[in-house]
Amino acid sequence: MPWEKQFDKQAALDKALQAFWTRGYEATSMQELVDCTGVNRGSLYATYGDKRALFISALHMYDDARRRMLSEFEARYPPRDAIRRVFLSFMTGLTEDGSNRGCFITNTALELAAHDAEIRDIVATAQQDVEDFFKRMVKCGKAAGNIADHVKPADAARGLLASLLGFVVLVRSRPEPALLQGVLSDALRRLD
Amino acid sequence: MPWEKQFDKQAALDKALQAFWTRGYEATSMQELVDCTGVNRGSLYATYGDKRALFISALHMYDDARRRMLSEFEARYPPRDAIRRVFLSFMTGLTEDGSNRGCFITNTALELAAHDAEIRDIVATAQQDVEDFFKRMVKCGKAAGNIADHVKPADAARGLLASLLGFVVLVRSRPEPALLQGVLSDALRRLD
DNA sequence: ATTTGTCTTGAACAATCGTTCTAGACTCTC
DNA sequence: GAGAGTCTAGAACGATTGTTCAAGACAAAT
Repeated sequence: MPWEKQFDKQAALDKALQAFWTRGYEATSMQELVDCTGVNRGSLYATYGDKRALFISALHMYDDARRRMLSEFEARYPPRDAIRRVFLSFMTGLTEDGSNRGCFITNTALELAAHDAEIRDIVATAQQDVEDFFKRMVKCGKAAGNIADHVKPADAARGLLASLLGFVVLVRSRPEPALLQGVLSDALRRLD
Repeated sequence: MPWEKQFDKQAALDKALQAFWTRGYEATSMQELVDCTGVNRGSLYATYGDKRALFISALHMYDDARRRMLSEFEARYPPRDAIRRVFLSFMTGLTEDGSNRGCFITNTALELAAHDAEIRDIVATAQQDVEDFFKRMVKCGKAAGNIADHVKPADAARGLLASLLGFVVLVRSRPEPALLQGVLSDALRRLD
């Protein structure tokens, strides 16, 4: 029974995730992944498979974190605040180190979803999941009384999803705080 | 004064645009561009410069078409309808040949804008231009009486821009007509 | 008809791509 | 300590990347 793996699989995968998130799939070479993970070429292939498989693993890791985030927001905050915090969560990466990476899933949606069925499924499921989250929050907010009665949860949820996707596009391409704040305010105005 | 160019520069550039639009910058090789334009490697370089310069030329060509489209909508249609038609214009490529390419500028926003200042400027200007278009349309619609009085043009325009960007993300990643129609209806509900 | 100068052509460039393979290093079991 | 088996290390694979170059093809000017 010889020898465990010498590197932290999760930590290495997270490093790879950061690289893919920052530069995208095509623009990130295996050499860069070897460098940034600190894991040798052979070990990378032995552990995760080829580049595409490594990317999908990273995408799943990101998606799991997203799922946990939504659960936490749903449990901790009143519905309207939970919705607002989802938007804000994509702005935090903005000030951390100056790099504007936006949402990894949305970046992937535009780069790969159109040509890769498996990736499209992951992206679509994540988007649907966010939409469902919004729908639950709107319903819940209406019950609590701080979201207007005339708002239809299903319609508002779809609209909020689109606003969120547009928001993360702007985070990556035009990260001006005033613009992002304006978009967020207008998106939430839907609930009044 | 010897010899004009033997191929149609505009036609070749349009072919290149289609390729970049479909697959993105990194995933489109010079070999593919040679094949799909029908123009020889050397001529491609002599005419447009390197790959990045060719891409930027294609981006400008697309951006000019977008600008003409907005002008036409602004001249021909009542404001609310003009706004709606901007959204719909990104759905047409959907049914034409089944390929869902979305918006070339938005695809580029996520792939390259974060790491290339010149491209970021083109993208940002285009986004600003659409926002300004929306603002004019909202103002105009309020004056005409078919957009509600309480709507603030600047805020609504930013919100519409985000909704549009989200819309085109969905066109490329989850092109279900019902979903897109729902997003569009909800975006326009802002104006009631 | 020769010259002139741009255009086209396709081979060729070095560099990098994703991937594989062969040694050697190491930890465990017997 | 010998053997077994998985891990690491880095060279090496052929293919493809973006780009350049030298030679030939062509239309206009002399």
